[in-house]
Amino acid sequence: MLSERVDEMDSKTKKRLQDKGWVFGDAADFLELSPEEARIIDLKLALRASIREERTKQGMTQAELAKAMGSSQSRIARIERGDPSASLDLLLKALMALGMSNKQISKLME
Amino acid sequence: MLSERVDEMDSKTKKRLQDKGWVFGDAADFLELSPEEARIIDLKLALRASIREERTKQGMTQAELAKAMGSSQSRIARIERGDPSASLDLLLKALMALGMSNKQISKLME
DNA sequence: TGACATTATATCCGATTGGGCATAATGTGA
DNA sequence: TCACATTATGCCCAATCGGATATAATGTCA
Repeated sequence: MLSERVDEMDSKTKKRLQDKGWVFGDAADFLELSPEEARIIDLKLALRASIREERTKQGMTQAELAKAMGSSQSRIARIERGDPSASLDLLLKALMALGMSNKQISKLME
Repeated sequence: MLSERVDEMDSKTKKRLQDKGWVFGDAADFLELSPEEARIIDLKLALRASIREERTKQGMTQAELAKAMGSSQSRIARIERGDPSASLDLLLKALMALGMSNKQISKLME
């Protein structure tokens, strides 16, 4: 599940994110991460993809989403780029601000 | 759903948590919270209840769970007590350390 | 009741998080 | 190509988070 998503990325993006600390392949094989931490990273990858998807589908700019959820454009950009310094709290907040129900959100996490 | 859980609490506990920042009733009616923030608090309440439930069901002490997830007993106590300063990341990490699958966890969030 | 186990609180402090701002990079339409 | 919109990055700093430790409170069982 993670691997397909990664394959969709151009390699430049991939490298940048790796430099930022993200792990590809299956995050589990990154030795300094506990299995729980690896699973959470995978989760975040799925959620951030959904954020961009939903936002653009709604014809919304990053700045608009930021305003809707009391954040800043730069933070949205970072979230969508995959900056690991984005909490699950913030990711869920974004999905909620995009109008998603708990059920829809939980579906993304299965 | 939130209200039942709250009703189970003795009023002393309730007051303590309120002093700590938690909101009861439906978190939505607390005016300084955005709807998204309120929804996240509700989510956290559900998750922390599940943590205690699962942990005790497995006959595990807070200290043991803490060790299993690289945290401390005091933090687990705070999580279960409802300290709002517990991120979703940490709550999910705990649920994962308790052996729950993504599917089971997402079920808790619906 | 008393020893022991478990859970709750207080406090400290380093690390992480996230908004704000500036600016660069990229995209887009005329 | 040029103006304008959008997105990406770098930097700063306040606020939050979370582990660690100590200690208090509560629970349990003989």
